[in-house]
Amino acid sequence: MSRGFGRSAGAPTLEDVARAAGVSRATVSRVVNGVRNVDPVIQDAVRRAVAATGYAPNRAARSLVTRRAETIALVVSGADDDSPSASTAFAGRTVTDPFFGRVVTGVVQFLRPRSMHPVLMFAESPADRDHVVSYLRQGSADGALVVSNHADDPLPAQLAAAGLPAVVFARPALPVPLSCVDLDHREGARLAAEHLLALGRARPVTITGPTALPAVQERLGGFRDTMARHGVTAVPVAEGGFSQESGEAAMARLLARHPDLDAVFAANDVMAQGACHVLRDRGRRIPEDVAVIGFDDGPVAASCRPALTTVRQPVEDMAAEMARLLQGHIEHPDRPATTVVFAPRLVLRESA
Amino acid sequence: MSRGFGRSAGAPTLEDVARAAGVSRATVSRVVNGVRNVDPVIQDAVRRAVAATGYAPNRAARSLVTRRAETIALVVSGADDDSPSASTAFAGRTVTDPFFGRVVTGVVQFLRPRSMHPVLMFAESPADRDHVVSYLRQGSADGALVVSNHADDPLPAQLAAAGLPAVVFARPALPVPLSCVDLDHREGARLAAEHLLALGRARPVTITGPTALPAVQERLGGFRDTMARHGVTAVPVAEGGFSQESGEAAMARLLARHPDLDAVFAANDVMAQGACHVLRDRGRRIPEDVAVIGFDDGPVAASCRPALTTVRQPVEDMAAEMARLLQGHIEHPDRPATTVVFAPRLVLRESA
DNA sequence: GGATAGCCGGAGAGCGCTCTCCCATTCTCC
DNA sequence: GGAGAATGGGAGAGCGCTCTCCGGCTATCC
Repeated sequence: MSRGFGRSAGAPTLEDVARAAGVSRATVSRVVNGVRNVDPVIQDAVRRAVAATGYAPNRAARSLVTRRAETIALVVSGADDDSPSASTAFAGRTVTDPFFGRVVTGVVQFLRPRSMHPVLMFAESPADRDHVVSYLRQGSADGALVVSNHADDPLPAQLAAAGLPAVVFARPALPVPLSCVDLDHREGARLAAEHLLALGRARPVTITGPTALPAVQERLGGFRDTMARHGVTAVPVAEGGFSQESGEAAMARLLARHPDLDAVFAANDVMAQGACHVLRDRGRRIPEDVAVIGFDDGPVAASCRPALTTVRQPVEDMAAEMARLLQGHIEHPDRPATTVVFAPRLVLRESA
Repeated sequence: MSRGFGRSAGAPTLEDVARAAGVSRATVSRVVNGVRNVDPVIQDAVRRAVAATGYAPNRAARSLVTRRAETIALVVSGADDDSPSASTAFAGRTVTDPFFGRVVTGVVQFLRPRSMHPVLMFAESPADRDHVVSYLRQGSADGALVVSNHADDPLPAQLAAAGLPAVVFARPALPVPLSCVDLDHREGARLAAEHLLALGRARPVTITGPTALPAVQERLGGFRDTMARHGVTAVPVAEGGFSQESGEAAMARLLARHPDLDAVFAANDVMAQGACHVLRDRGRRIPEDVAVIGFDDGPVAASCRPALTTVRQPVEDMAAEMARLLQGHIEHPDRPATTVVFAPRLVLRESA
C-alpha cells in the first residue's frame, strides 16, 4: 500500500507508473494488459513500479476507450404493471425465493473465473424497464440476463428492439429474437407421471402455476398426455400462483372435489409443500395415502418433511449457460439467437 | 429509437445532441444534469434533440471526470480459507439462504429510488478479497457493503486499511474502523427466554451457532442470563453450524443427554426447523411437549409446520441502513464510523 | 448615463486509458 | 555485408464527458 510517487494526490495513474519505471505509458499499458511482446527486463521493471505505486487501472478510463463495461446486468423482471400491489409481492417472492439464489449461483459460477460481477436490477414497472434499457445503452453493462416471472414481460422485446445483447431464462410467451435457456417441461412432467403410474396411482390431480406461462402449459400437457397414454383420461386441475398459500388453497379445492385422490403433481416445490401441509392436516399420510411430486428441486425440497420427490430443474447450470450465451452475443454481435433446452431429472425422496 | 443524426456510427454523443440542438456541448450537459439555470427555450430545444437522437450519456466518460462510479458493491464474504470445501459449501449456503435475499431486498429498497444498482461479489479466498479491494480501487464501485458469515473475516480490515468506504453487517470479531449495523442479540435472546419462562418451561436447552461469532455469544449470554435471573441456572448447550442438518444433529445430542427438556431456543430458524423434525420423529409434540423458538424470522419461519415462533431480525431495514450509511461515507469521506443497533422483536406463531 | 453586478452560453482543457502509427533496433537470409 | 523482415518501444490522438473560466448580455443602482 506504499504510495510515495503519485504526487497527483489521487490514485496513481499509468503516467505515474511509467515515470517510476522509466518507460512510456504505452509500455506500461502493454504489460498490464499482457498484450504484445515486451522485453522481460522492462516487464519486470514495470511490474515493480506497479507494485511500488500501488497502481490499479481506472476502469472508467479503460471502458471509455474499449467501449466495454466488462459488466453484465442480472435483471429480475416482470411484476404485473397494473396491479398496484404486485411490486412488493413480486420483490418479496422472487428475491427471497431460493430460485433466485440458484440463478445467482449459476451466473456467478461462470462470471467469477472471468473476474466479472453481475449488477443486480429489478424491473417491475415500465419506468424500471426503460431504466434497464438506458442503463445498457449508457454502456454501464455490456448485456443483460433476464429472469422474468411473467409470461408477457415486455422487457425482452424492448431489449431486442434496442439491439442490446440479452439472454432470457425460459422462453417468453411471444417469440423474441433473443437467446434463451429453458427446460424440457413436458419431459419433466412425463417423468413425474410415469413414476406415479409405476407406484400404481390411478387418481392423480395436478396443481399448476399461472396457466398463462408456457412452461406451466407444457408441464400440464406433458402430465395429462402421459397419463392419458396409460389410460388415465381425466386429471383434475387446480391453478395456483407458485406460492405456498396458493398451493394450500389449490389442494383444499381438489380435496373437496376429489376426496379419493391418491397422487398430486404440483408445478413447483413450494406449492407441493403447501399441498403436503393440507393433506396432513386432513389426515392423509404421505406417501402412503397420497403421493406428492413437486417441481424444481430447490433447497426446500430436501429440507421439508416429508422430503419432496421432485423434478429437478438444473437452474444453476441453466443460469451459467445464460451467461455463456450472453458472452457470446457480446463478443459476436451478429451471432444468431439460440435456445438451449435442459433435461429435467426425477429426484426420489420421501413424498412419492 | 430514431437515430438519423449520429453519423459517427456508434451511439449518439453529447456532441451530436449539441449539433442537433444548435448549442454547445456544455449547454447540453447542463440540461441533462439539471445544473445551473438554462433558458427554458434552449432547454426545450435540447430535450427535443435528446429525444430525436436517442441520446444516452456514456457512463464511463462521466465517471472518468466525476470520479464516481455511482455503483456500490454488495460483497458476500467469509468462507474459511483453509478448508478446501468451504468455498462451495459457503456459496451454496449463503446465496440460497433467504437471509441473502432479504439483504438484497433491503439494499435495493434504498438504492432503487436513487437509480443505483448493487454489484454482487463473492469473497471466499484471499485472492477474492484482493480482487474486491482492487475492484474498488479501480473506481468500479464507490464503496462496499459487506456481509460476512465468518467472525474473523479479514475483508473489513483490508477495506478499512485501504481507506475505502465500506459498511459491514454485524460487528466483526476484532474492532474495525468501519460503520456497521447490528442487532441487539442479547435483547433478542432475552425476549425468547422470557417467553419460554412465561410458558412455564423450566428445562430449556439451546442450540447455538458457531461460538466464534460475537452474535452467537451474545445470544447465548442473553439467554443464559435471563434464565439465571429467573432461577434456571443450567442451560444445556449444543453448537450448530446454522444449517438444518447441524440443527438436527445438535437436537439429537441434546435429546440424548436431556430427554426431559421442554424448550429449545435455536440461534436461527433453519436449525430450529431441524430441531422440530428431530423432536417430532422422537414423538415429541410441539409446542405441547417441547416449545421451540428460532431466530431471524426468515421466510421459512412462517411456512414450515409448525410455524415457528421466532425472534425477528429486521434484516431488510438493517440492509437499507447499511446502504444509507455507505452513501454518507462516500459523500463525506471524513465522517466517523458509527454502529447502528436494531431492536429485535418476538414473533409468536405455533411452535412456542 | 455609466459603472457594477448578475446571468447564461461557449470554449477548451483535461479525466486515465488504449491503440494506431511510426521509428529504431536486431535478426534473417542470400 | 546489405536488403528485407521482424521485433519492441514511444508519441500522440482521441474515447465522451464535466467543469472552470471567460465573455457578452441584460438588469440594477447611484
